[in-house]
Amino acid sequence: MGRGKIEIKRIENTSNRQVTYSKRKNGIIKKAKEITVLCDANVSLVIYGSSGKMYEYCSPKTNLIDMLDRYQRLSGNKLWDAKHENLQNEIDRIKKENESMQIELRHLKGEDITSLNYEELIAYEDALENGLTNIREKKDDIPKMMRKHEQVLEEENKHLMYLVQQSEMAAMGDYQGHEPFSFRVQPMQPNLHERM
Amino acid sequence: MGRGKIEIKRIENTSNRQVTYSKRKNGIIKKAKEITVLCDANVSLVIYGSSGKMYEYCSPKTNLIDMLDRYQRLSGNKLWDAKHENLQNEIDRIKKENESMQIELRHLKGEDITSLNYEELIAYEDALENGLTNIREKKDDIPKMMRKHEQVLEEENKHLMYLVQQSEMAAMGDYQGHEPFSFRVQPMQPNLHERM
DNA sequence: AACTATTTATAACC
DNA sequence: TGGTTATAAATAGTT
Repeated sequence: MGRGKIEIKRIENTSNRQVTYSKRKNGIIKKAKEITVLCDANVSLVIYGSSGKMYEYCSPKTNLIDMLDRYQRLSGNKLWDAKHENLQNEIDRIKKENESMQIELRHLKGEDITSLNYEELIAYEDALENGLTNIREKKDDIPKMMRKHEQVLEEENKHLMYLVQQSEMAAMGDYQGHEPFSFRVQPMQPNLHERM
Repeated sequence: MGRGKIEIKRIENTSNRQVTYSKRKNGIIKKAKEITVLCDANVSLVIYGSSGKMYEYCSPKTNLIDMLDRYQRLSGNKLWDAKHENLQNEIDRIKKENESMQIELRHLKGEDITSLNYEELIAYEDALENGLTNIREKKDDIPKMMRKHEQVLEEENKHLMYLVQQSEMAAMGDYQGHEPFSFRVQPMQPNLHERM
């Protein structure tokens, strides 16, 4: 498409070749961008010429890595090597671990238990009973501790009130008319409710 | 370039979009091939549309891996490492998930519960009670089912013994000297113990 | 999938 | 390189 028709074969004149390369490269990149927008396709395009300079285009939604990942999956060609296989293996291993924990959690919650045999059911029962015992023990501890804490606070309060009264009496002469100080020193349990 | 000018924006009509995709994809691939021949450039082109089908073109002299290698060297973008990082991130994510499940499992077993507050303890208690109820229900079902199974087997056995006796009596004339056939037809419950 | 009126890309030239 | 223009190619809308 130009002033004259050309055969599709290597352009021998170097500078002509360079010019054509530059122009056509831009053309391809433009087309690539257009098809991504028009057809929401994904395109990854890497071009380099004899100059060594390289141009890359990749559709906005993805990136080269995702494109190539997809390429690997669809084509079966392996692009990444053993290093990544190792990582992938680790992921698989952890995912399996994950899954078995998920199953155990579900079992402990009494879900999906139709496949369990008698021994397994007994084991879960024991585990649950055990857990329940421990949890209840801890739970019952809390009111006791709170009571203790309360007592300590009450003691402290009494002591503080006493001190306040003392100082009020001592100050009786120079300053009067305020409310009893003890009114402001209310017992407080800051943040205690938050841990309950 | 066609009967009418079009804006470069997503073609909303699905079948139009498909057709345009197909035509333009071929166009781009053609152009890619041309530039490699005309300018002896190297092109890697991966393209896929919403259909999921993928087309790949790579200039003859090279292959995708070499292209990418070169890409990494020239652009400084490290695909391998980026991929590596992605995998590592995924590993980290799954490990975190893993850890939280481990904690939950430990909590359900009544371990490491000192940091739990009252509400959390109650929630676990409820979950455990619930699980226990479900497990026990299931557990209690099993003896009933076994009993049923046993009954069926016993019935079957009786019937089989009867049949055997019948055939023995019929054969009494032509063949003697073997042990009573009933001896070999013992009641069996294959594999039942395995599910117990 | 084929056709064709147009638009677009670009070869040759400056 | 960068711009212009005549022409080849690509393709949007249609059948």
